[in-house]
Amino acid sequence: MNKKKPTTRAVTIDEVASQAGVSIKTVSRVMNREAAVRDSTRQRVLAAAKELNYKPNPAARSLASNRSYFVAMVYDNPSASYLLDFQTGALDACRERGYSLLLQPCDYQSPQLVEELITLVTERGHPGLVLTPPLSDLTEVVEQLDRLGVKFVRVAPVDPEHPSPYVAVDDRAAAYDLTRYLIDMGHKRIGFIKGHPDHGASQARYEGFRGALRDRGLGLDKSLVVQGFFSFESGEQCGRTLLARKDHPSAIFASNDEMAAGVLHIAHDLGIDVPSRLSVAGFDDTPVSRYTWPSLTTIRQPVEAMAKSIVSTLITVMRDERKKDQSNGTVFPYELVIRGSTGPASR
Amino acid sequence: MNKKKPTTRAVTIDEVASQAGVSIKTVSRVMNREAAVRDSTRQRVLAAAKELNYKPNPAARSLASNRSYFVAMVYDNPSASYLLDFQTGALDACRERGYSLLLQPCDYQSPQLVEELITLVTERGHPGLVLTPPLSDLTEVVEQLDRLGVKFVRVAPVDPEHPSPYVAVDDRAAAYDLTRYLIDMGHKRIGFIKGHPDHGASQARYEGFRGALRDRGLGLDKSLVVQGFFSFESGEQCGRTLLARKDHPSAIFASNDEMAAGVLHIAHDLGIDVPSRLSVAGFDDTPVSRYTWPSLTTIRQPVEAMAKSIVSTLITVMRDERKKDQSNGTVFPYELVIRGSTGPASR
DNA sequence: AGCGGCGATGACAACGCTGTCAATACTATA
DNA sequence: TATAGTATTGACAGCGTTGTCATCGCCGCT
Repeated sequence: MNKKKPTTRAVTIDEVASQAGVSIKTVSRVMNREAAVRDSTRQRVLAAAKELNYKPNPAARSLASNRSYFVAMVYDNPSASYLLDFQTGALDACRERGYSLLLQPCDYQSPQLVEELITLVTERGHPGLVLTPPLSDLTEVVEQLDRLGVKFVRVAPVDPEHPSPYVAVDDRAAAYDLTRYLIDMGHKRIGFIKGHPDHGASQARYEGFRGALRDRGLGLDKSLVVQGFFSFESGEQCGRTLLARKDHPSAIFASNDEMAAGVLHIAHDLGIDVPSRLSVAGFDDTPVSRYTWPSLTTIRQPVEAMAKSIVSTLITVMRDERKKDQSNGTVFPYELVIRGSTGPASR
Repeated sequence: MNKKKPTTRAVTIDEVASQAGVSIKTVSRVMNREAAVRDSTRQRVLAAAKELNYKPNPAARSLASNRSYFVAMVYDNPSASYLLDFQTGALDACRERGYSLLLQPCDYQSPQLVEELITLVTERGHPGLVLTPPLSDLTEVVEQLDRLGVKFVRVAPVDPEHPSPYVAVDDRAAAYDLTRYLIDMGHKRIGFIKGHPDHGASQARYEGFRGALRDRGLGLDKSLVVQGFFSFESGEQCGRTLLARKDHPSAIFASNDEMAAGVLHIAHDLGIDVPSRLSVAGFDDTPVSRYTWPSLTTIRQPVEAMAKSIVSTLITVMRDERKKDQSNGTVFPYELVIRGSTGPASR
C-alpha cells in the first residue's frame, strides 16, 4: 500500500541519486529543469524522486546557489481585505513554483526604507520584491532597487514608465464608468472624495471622475471635491463636509469603500436617506461594501488574480532573465458592481 | 557580455571574526546568545558585527544547525481583519527574534491535512507551527504533530488539556458579560446566533450566554437560539429567522461581528429600527463593527498582542529554552465595547 | 581509421554557518 | 607554587545543494 507513515526526516539528494543510478549532480540538474539531461535519464530520476518523495532542501539550495526561493510582499498599512486577497493570490503563485512568501510591512515615508529593503534582500538571500501601492510609486526607491540589481515588480503603479513588470487596472476608466453611471441616473451635483494623495490610483480615479463630468457636459464644482485618505474616519469627515450644506450633492463618489462607509455613517447620522436622497458609491469591492447599509455600489478589481499573475511574473524574472522585449505590464479588467447605495436622483 | 550589475553582497561571519580578533565560532556563539563567552569578548564581537552590519545568513544557519528560523501560521479561511491583526503581532515577535513568518492556508476538513503539514515541516526545515482556530481544536492533528515531534502552539483552543502552549481569551466570560449587559438594559427576550460549530469558541460563547440568562433568572428560549457559521450571509439568514415573527426578540447577540452585520442588514430591510426596537451585539471588534450602522456593541480581543505573545513562546519552544514547569497557557483580557447598536429595551 | 565537436555526466570544491571536542586560559584551593 | 576544576576559545568536519570543469561517449566528416 502506498500509505506511508509521514516522517519528519527529509529525503536527501544522495538517496535519489543512488536509487536512480546516477550522480547527485544529475539529480540536481533534473530538479532544476536544466536542459542537458537525456530524456531517459530524466524520467528515471523523476521516478526515483517521486517514489522517495524527495523535496530539495531549500536552505542548502539557496546556500549553494546564492539564489532565493522567496518572494517578499512589501506593503504599508493596507486594508485587511486587500491584504488577504493579495496574499491568497500570491501564495497560489508561490506554491505552484515552489517558492515561499515573506511579508515585509514597512513605512513608506521612512527615510531608511531603501536601506531596510536592502537589508531584507541581503539577509534573506535576495528574494524578489513585490511593491504594493503606495510603494510602487516611490520613484527613488524603484530606481535604487533597480540600480542595485534587486528583482522586483510593482502593483498598480501610476507611472508604468519604469521597465519593471507591473499589474494594474485602469483606475481612470473605472472611475469614469462609475461616474457616468451616476450621471445617467440623473445626478448632476456629485461629490467626490479623493483618495490618499500618495497613492497613484487616487489621481487616476479623480481624473476618471472629471473626465466623465466633462464628457457629459457637467462642470466640475471644486467645492464638491474633498481630500480623503482612504480611511473610514476620513470618509466620515469628508462626508460631514459635503453633507453639511442644505444643498448637498445628490450623490457622493468616494475613492474607496471604507470612505464610502464613512459617508454612509454620516448620512445616517444626519437622517439623510440612502439612496432616495443621496447615492453613495465606493471603489474596490471589499467585503465592507456588503456590510454597510445599504450595500455599496462599487468597482471590483480581481485582486487575487492580479497578485497571482504578478508574482508568477516575478518568479520568472528571478529565474530566467526574462526576455527584455516582452511588454512589462498587464492591465486587468474591472467590473462595475451596482448595489443598493445608489439610485436615481430625486428631484 | 557578462555585465555585472552593482550587487548587494552580504557580510560574512569571517569578516566579523577577524575584525573582532576572534574565531568564527566565537562570533557564532555571540550571535546565538550562547552563555560561554566572556563579556568583554561578547562586546567586542557585537561592536564588530554592528560596525560591519553583519547579519547571519539564515540559509547557512539552518543548513548547519538543522534548525528552522521560520514560524508557519496555519489557518483556514479566517476573517481578513483577524488575519491582518494576527499577522502583525506574529511578525512583530518574529522580527524581534530574527525569525520569518510563513503562511500556510489549508482546509481543516481535508483528510490529508496532517500529511500536508508534515510536508511543510520537512520541506521547510522544521518550522514551528501556529495553529489558529479551528485547527487548534483538531485533536487528532494535535496529537499526531506532537507524536512526530513537531513544535507547535495553539490559538484559542477549546481544550487546553494538551500540554502545548496556547493563548486565548475567556470567551465564556466575555459572552457572559455581554449578555448580562443586555439583560441589565432591560432585555428579556434575547436571540442568540451561535458560531460555527467547528470552532471551539462557539460553544464557549454560547455557554456564557446561557450562564448569564440563568444567573439573572431568565429562562432559555430555544426558539431564539439559531445556528450560524460566522459569515455575513449566515448572519442574514439567522437574522431573518429571528426577526420574521411579530414578537421578535428585543435583542440579538451574534457570536461574531460579521453575523451581527448580517442581522443589521435584515433589520434594516424589515424596517426595524436599531437600537430603539432591536439591539444587536457582535463579538471580536473587527473593523466591521464600525462600518455598520449603527456601530456594533461587541467584545474586543487583543488579537495582535496575543499573536505576538504566542509566537514568542513558540520561538522559545523551538529553541528548547522553555522551562518545563512553566504553565502552558496564557489568557488575555477582553473588553466590552459598547456602541450604538444596543440600547435599553423598549416597552 | 582518425579527428574534432558536442551532448551528457560526474568529481569535487565551495556556500556560510554550527556541532563536537580538543586546547588553552583562568580560578580557587591546598 | 602547584593542581585540579572550570570557563573560554578555536580547529575542523560536515550540513545538502549547486557551480566549475574535466571526462566520456558518440557523431559526422575527412
